[in-house]
Amino acid sequence: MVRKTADKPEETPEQAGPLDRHLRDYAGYNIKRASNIMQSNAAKALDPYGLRITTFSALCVIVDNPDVTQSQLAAALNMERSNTVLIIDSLEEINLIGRFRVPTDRRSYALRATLAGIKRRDAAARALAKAEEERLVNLSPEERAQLADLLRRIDPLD
Amino acid sequence: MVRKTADKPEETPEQAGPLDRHLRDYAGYNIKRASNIMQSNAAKALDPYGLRITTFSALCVIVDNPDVTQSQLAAALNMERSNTVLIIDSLEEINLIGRFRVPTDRRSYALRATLAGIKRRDAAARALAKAEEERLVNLSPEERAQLADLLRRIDPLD
DNA sequence: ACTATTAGTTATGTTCTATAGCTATATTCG
DNA sequence: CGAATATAGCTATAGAACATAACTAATAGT
Repeated sequence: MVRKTADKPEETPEQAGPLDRHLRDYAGYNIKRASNIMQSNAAKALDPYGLRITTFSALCVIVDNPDVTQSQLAAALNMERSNTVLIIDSLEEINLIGRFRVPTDRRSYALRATLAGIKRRDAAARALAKAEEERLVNLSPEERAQLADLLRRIDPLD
Repeated sequence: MVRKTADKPEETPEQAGPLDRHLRDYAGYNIKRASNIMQSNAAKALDPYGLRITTFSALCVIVDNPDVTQSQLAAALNMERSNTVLIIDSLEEINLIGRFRVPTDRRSYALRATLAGIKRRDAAARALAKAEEERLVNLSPEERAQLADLLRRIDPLD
């Protein structure tokens, strides 16, 4: 491809500052950057336990809510029902949870964690808490609570 | 596949509350949920301008920093150099930016927005600001500033 | 000059997310 | 009751963001 040449390096940018200074005015930009960091951090922490972020999240909900259905799980995690299927499949394949038929509604499954699932969740949860801790050293407990509060006012949650 | 049946619906969960109550203790979980909302919101706002979030972000940086290189752009947006290539390609294809050879370093390109690129950025930026505004109605200006501050202490940025 | 580094590129793979359509079962309501 | 409608789970597929490895060309270091 033919490329033109920048004959003169032009004037230096009017106002100095970081290259992304304009973008930093967007809450979404700041949230996304922080999210990326927390996500890759979490993924690394969970990897030794054979869990991804989505499978860990699902496992967590199932451990804490025995007999939850896939639809309830999808709603709780704000994801599409179709996307829960493979997540549940992979948790079931490694015997961390089981699908059980519900006599009163044969369309749905009651999801239950196995003993191994509970143990795996507990261990992974501790590792994740520790990994987050390292990332949040700059925030006091009050600030962390405030961050959670501000974020929940963006995401109505319930 | 053979499925067992849940003979007894078991006891109701010990402590009540949302199904994801355990997960809400993780900053990463709260950030991710808020991030998903802001991202899909931003994507919808930018779509009419033919921009995705990543192309808009890149365009923004290029408009504000004429003659920035792809490596600088990648560093500013915290992304891999390899992933900037297709983003820059697509911005160039629709004539919003141009790649210009740098006489002093023939390895790199100086990226510059075209007039159309500047106009497109400005229009998209306004639409995005408006869309974010609607999502952040529950946060006062002070709270938005505080959120940005807290997030930047997670992401060291510079 | 020889080596190491940098800029851009290509190819590839994973993960997350979203949509449409399907089957089986439940529910609603005329 | 029976027909229409809704729900639960599943399949297939696609887009987008993100990451890694390996390559070429050009530059910088020694």
